Parts: sequence; structure tokens; C-alpha cells
Amino acid sequence: MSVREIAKLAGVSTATVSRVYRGVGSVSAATRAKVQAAIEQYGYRPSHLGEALANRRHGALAVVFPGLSGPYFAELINGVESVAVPRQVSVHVIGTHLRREAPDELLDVARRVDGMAIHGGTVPKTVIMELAARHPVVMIGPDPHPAPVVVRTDQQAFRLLVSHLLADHGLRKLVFVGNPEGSPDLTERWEAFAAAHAELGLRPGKQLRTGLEQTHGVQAADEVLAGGFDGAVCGNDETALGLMMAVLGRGLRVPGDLVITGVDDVPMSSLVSPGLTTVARPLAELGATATRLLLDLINGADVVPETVLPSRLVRRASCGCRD
Amino acid sequence: MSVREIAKLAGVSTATVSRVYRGVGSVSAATRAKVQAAIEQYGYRPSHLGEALANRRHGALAVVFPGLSGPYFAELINGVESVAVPRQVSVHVIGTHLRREAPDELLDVARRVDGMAIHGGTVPKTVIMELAARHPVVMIGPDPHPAPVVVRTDQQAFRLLVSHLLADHGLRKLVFVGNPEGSPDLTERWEAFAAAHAELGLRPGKQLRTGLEQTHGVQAADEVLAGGFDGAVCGNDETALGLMMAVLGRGLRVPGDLVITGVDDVPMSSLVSPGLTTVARPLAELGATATRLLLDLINGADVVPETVLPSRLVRRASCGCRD
DNA sequence: TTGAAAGCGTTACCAA
DNA sequence: TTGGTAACGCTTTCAA
Repeated sequence: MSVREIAKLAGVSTATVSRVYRGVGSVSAATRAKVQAAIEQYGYRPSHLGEALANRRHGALAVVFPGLSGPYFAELINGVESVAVPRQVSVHVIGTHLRREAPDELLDVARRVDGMAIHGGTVPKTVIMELAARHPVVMIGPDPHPAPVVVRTDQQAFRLLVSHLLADHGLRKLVFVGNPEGSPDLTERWEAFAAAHAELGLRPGKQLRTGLEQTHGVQAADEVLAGGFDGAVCGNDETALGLMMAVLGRGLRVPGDLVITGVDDVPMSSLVSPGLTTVARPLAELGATATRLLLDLINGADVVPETVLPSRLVRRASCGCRD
Repeated sequence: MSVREIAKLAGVSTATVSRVYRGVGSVSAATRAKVQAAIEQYGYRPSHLGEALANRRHGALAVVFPGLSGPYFAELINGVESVAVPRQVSVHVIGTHLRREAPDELLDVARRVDGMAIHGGTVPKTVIMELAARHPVVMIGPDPHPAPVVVRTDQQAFRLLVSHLLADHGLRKLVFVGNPEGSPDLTERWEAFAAAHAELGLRPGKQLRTGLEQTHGVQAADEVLAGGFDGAVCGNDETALGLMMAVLGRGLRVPGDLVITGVDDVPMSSLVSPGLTTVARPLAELGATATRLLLDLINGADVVPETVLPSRLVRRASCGCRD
């Protein structure tokens, strides 16, 4: 089923079929009806390839993440789709899982889309630069590399959080749970963690390097508990929740035996008991903004190089505040 | 940068450029070198659209899920990619989030891929049939609808699990946590749950309808605890883990105050304490098999209509077995 | 070994 | 309001 066949069946030209299908240009009611009938009878849908080739536009964009699992990415993707879907742009979600072949894969993905939004910390500098040189690229979250366009959240609330634990709750032995080397986001948080300590003339607590998933939080429990810390400042909610689960599973209390905090404010965090004190970040908005900018970039518009979205401290019971 | 330009720059025909790029056909060493040089100098990569149009093949397939979040889907996707990536086929991951517009979206996605693997319970019968009529389609997991090709796991181990709780642990008041109406997978599990009760001359326990995410498990806690049940048989590990977390957070004990079991054996389940008793399902293999069959279907091969993979009971501490 | 030309399925321009 | 025709960027067949 191609335009040509439908055109023949309806006794019109391909141009007319195209016009009818897309509802543009002027077509008499009579011809329109004829063509519509043929289209419906044969269930004709134009080939995406033909369309895209002629338009020199894929009508698709890619979002590249280190992984896919978890509420963090789910929310980000929601944001992306909330702007892409209404504009009829399809979204390719790529999880590199940080595997080696990722760079080559991305070069290949680039051939199928009009532009890409790349999460910070997923691909090496050289690849980003190579991609950005040829295609519209927007970075989601901080990345140490010189990138064309970046959308991110600030670290203010996170610093406030650490100060809150130190100053208001009087904690003096905090662990930072997360690996600053693995992710630019965590690098910034570690710096804010250190800065908040320094501000009070304290030495920054220890750093416990783990991944960003719930399982990593569970696995960190033994070491955290053995370290005699009074509070665990986790790099994100998922590790915090994993840690909390492990601590509770040992019959200990939060915040009584250990204060725990996270970052992101994923849905679980407000539901568990004790509620998780965390930093709310506008994840959906982050994805949506990145996508809007990317589409602007694709359309050749001028785009501001850096957009910073606000984050917000959310105090619940896990830090010791009464709920 | 198109074939034509490269051809001109290298002083050869487009056919020769194409041959060199793909490494097929016979080309003299001298011309090959000339062409290679031009390709590298200009960083030429053939347009995917041109390629696909000429080959009448997208080199891509879609996997359709109800959601994206969580370890269950992550593992399934791993399986899919483990076979697609080596074959140079790119994967479009679609999360419908069960939204209304999903059917239309899928029809549109179908225009961009060579075939699709659809998770059971994600789209209405009519849509599946419409898709399957025009495109290669493989279903992942049970679906009540007549589908061309299905890959699934059996329910044997799940039934065994329920019998184990009833017969070996002597539990008499089990809740089934999950909504059979929402998912064909859960429908089958509910049936197995009822059958295991019937086998011992017992009446099937109550059904507590919730979603399949961790948050839903947390939210179900109050109702489960108020019901005076001795065991909660959850539809999957995620709800089980959420429930467990909520129960522990209230200062209660698992399995002492409540036995909890799941299905899937996601990574968290072996890490938490108490370890979660569950049914291990070969999720990666499920995704991989579906993908293999889909590619066969695309290549016009004959394909067996139903493949059933085995599941396995994994006893840990949460059911009351000593670890 | 190489090239000319047709074809893949659209859209868009220009005439009619 | 319509249609013819030239792109779009590639692969492939057939000759040379």
C-alpha cells in the first residue's frame, strides 16, 4: 500500500492523496471523499520512511540515560513525553547501562533522530562533542564537559539539608552515601556536603562509595552501621530507601538509631514510615524543559545555554523532625 | 554529506561508495582507499532513512510495556537488548503507562519498526489484532487475547509457593495482594492461589486489589495489617518489598507478625533481611526469547506459537523458613 | 572492477 | 482545484 496505489485506486494523483491525508492544501469535497474512501478501505498509512525522507526530518528524538530502572528515570521520561507526545514527536529511550559499546551505539542512534537529550555522566566527553558537532544536543543535569545546552537543578536545598542536620539536629558524624566519581550530580552534592561542614568549622564526614540504586543502599547498611555514624546523607532517595529498609530489617530505628536522608523526593519517600527527609527536585519539569529546548534547537531557534531549576528541602521524620 | 557528494569527491560512482562503506561486492584496493579517505575526511555516515527505504527494513523493533519503572522491566529489556544489539537491531522501548492515547501511538510506532514485542495486558484486544494483522507481533507473558506468538512463564512454582505456605507453614488466613483484573499475569496467579487452597479443601483467602509498584505495596500495609492475616501473597516482588518496608517501619516483624512473599526474584529480594521468599522467573530469558522469535518472524521464518519458560520456587526467610 | 539508472514512498514546487 | 515531476539518500541490477 503506497501513495501511488491509493492514487490509482481513487483515480487521482499522489499529490492529492498526500494533501487529503494530511489535511492541507485545497481539495474539493468530492475528491476528498473519494480519496478518504480508498484510504480507509485499504487501511492506508503513509510510510514513515518516505515521509521522513521527503521532510528531511525524523520526527523523533532520543533520551540517553545511564540506566532505565527506577522512579527517577521514570519521572524524567514522563516529563520528556509530556512535551514530545503532544507535538507528535516520538521518543527513543536509550539506557546505556554504561556499557562500553555505548558510544558507537549513540552514533548510530543519532542517525535515526533529529536530536538527543543526554543525561550527565553517561558518555565520555569525546562522544558528546562528536555528537554535538553534528546534531542538536541538550544535556540533562550537570556534566563536567563543555556542552552546548544544559538543564539542571541547583544544589541549594541539598546544602541546606546538610546544614539542617548539623545545626538543628546537632549531628556530628555524618556519612555521605554515594560515589562522587561516578556521577557529576553526586560530585556537586559531595562538594555541597563538604561546604556545609566547613561553614560550621567542621570537617566533612566520611564518604561511602556506592551506586545509585535501591540495592546499593541495602548493601551499604553493614558498613554504615559498623561506622558508628549518627546520620547517613544519601546521594538519592533510592539508596536512602534501600538503606532504611535494611536498617529497619535489623530491628533498629530511624531516626532513633540512625538518621537517613535522600534526594529527589520520589513517590515512595512520602509514603514510607518514617517519611524520608529529602530534597525535592522538579524531575518532570527537568525532562520537559530539556525537551522543549531540544525541539527549539532542532527548529533552529536560539536557545539559552544554561537553565537552572530550583530544588526544595522537604523535612519529614527520618531526619528527626517530628512529622 | 550524501553518497553523491562523497562519490564526487572520490571520483567514483555512488554504487562504489556504497560498496566500500558496507564492505561488500568487489572493489579494487586503490579505489577502496580513495573512497575510505573521502569517507573519513568528511565523517560521512549514511542516512538511516535512505538505507532503510532502499532496504525496505527499519532495522528496529519496539517493545511495549505498561510502564517502565522498576527492576522487572529493566531485566526484561536487558534480555531484549542482549539479542537485538548484537544483531544491529535497535530497540524502541515504549511505556504506555496505560494511557488512553496508547493505541494510536502504537499504530504510529508500528510505522517506524519492523515488528513489535508487546507485554500482556498493555493494550486492548482490537489494537493487538489490528497490529498483528499488518506487522510481526510477539506477546510477552499471558494475554487473554488470541495472539499469534506468545512467550510466557508457567505458574507451577507459584502454586507450589501457596501450597508451601498452607501445608508446610500451616497458614490459614492468606491475602492475595494484587489486582487480577488489571493484568493477565495476575489473573493466572489468582487462579493458582485459589487452586492451591481448593486442593487442601480450603476456601481461597481474600483479595486485596493494588497496583504492581513498590508504592502500592506500602499503601496496602494498613489494610493488610487491619485484616488480621497471617500471610500476604503478593503479585510481585515490588509490592512485597513495599509492604515489607511498611510493616518493618511500624516496628513489626516479618515473618513473625506477618509472612510476606513475592514473585520475580528481583535483585532486592535476596538482599533484604529477612530475605524475600518468591518465585524466580527467567525475565531476561523471557525478553531474549521474545526477541529471537520476533526477529525470526520478521525474517519470514516459521515460529512456534507458544513458548513456556519454567519458574522456580525460592524459599528464603520471609515465609518462615529458616534461612 | 565499475558505473548508469531504476526504485524505495513520500512531499513540494510549479504549471495547468 | 489538480497533476506532473523533481527531489530526499540510499541500494541494487544490469551492462560495460
